[in-house]
Amino acid sequence: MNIGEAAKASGISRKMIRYYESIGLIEPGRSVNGYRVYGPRDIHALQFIGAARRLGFSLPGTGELLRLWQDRSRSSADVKRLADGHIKELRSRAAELQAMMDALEALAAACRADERPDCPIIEAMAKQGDILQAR
Amino acid sequence: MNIGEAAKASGISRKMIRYYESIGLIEPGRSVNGYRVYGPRDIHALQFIGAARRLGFSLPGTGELLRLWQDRSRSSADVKRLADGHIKELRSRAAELQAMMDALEALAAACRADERPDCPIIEAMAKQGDILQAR
DNA sequence: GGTTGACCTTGCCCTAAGGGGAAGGTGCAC
DNA sequence: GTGCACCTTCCCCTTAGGGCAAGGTCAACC
Repeated sequence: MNIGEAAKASGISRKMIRYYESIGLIEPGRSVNGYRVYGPRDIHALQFIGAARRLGFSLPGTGELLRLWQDRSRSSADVKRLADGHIKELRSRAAELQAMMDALEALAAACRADERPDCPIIEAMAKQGDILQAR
Repeated sequence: MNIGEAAKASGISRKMIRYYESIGLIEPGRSVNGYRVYGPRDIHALQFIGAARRLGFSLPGTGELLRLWQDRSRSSADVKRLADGHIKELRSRAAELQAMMDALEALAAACRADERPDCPIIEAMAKQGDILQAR
C-alpha cells in the first residue's frame, strides 16, 4: 500500500501521514523505489491517531497513547491518567471560553444595536471595566 | 513614552506592541533617534486591544473593533453584529470541546484504572467506535 | 520505443499569536 | 570614557497542518 491508498484507508492526508512519520509516531517501510509502504498495522495506527486527535489529544499525548496501545504490558491506570489529564485540560479551555461568552453576552444583551454609536460592548473594552481587566 | 514604558502602561509586551504595529493595528510616532513614541491615545488603544484579545477576538476582529471604536459615526448595530458573530464562534468551539469531554468522560468512567491492560478508552480509539468516528 | 498521466519523493513557504535571542545603535549616570 | 539599560531590526521556534514546485517512477496506450 502506497501513501495515497493509506490516506484513503485511514482518512489522514498524505501530508499528515508524512508529518506523523517525521515526528516519530509511525514508521512505514520503504519499497525498492523509495516509496513508503503501509501495512494493515500502519493503517490501524493511523486510524488510532485520527481517533486520538478527534478527542483533542495533542500530538505528544497521541504519541503516548499510541505507545500504550502498542504496549501489551500497559496498565489501564496509565491510560486513565493520561485521559484524566486531558479531560482537565479540556475543562480548563471550556471554562475560559465560558468566561468570554458570559462577559460578551452580558454586554451584547445591553447593546441597543441601532444606528447610534453608543454601545456598552465597545465602552466596556475602552474602559477596561470589571470582567475585561487583565488578570 | 518609549516602548518599554508603553508595555508597562498597557500590559502588552514590547514584542506584541511591535507586532500589532506591523499588522497595522497601531501607528506610534518616531523620535529623531528612531525610537517609537507612544502617547496617551496609543496606550489607550493598546489597552483596548488587550481587552478585545481577552474576550477571544482574533486580531482581524480586534482590528475591526478598534476601527469602530475610533469611528465616531459608528452604529452600535455594527458593533453588536461583530460581537454576535464572535459569540457564535465561541459557542461552536465550546460545543466541540464539550463533545470531546462527553466522549472521553464516558470512556474514562468505564475504565477500571488498575494494573491490567484492558481499557475501554484505548479500545474505543482502536475500534473507531461510535463517537470517535470521522465525521 | 515514446509519451502521457497518475503517483511518489523532498524541499520550501504560509498560516496565528506570540516567545526568545543576536547584533548593533542610543542615552544617561558616574 | 565606560558601563548599563534601553532601543532597533532580523531571524528562528512553536502547533497542526495546507499548498506548491522540481524531479523520480510506473503503468497504460500508441
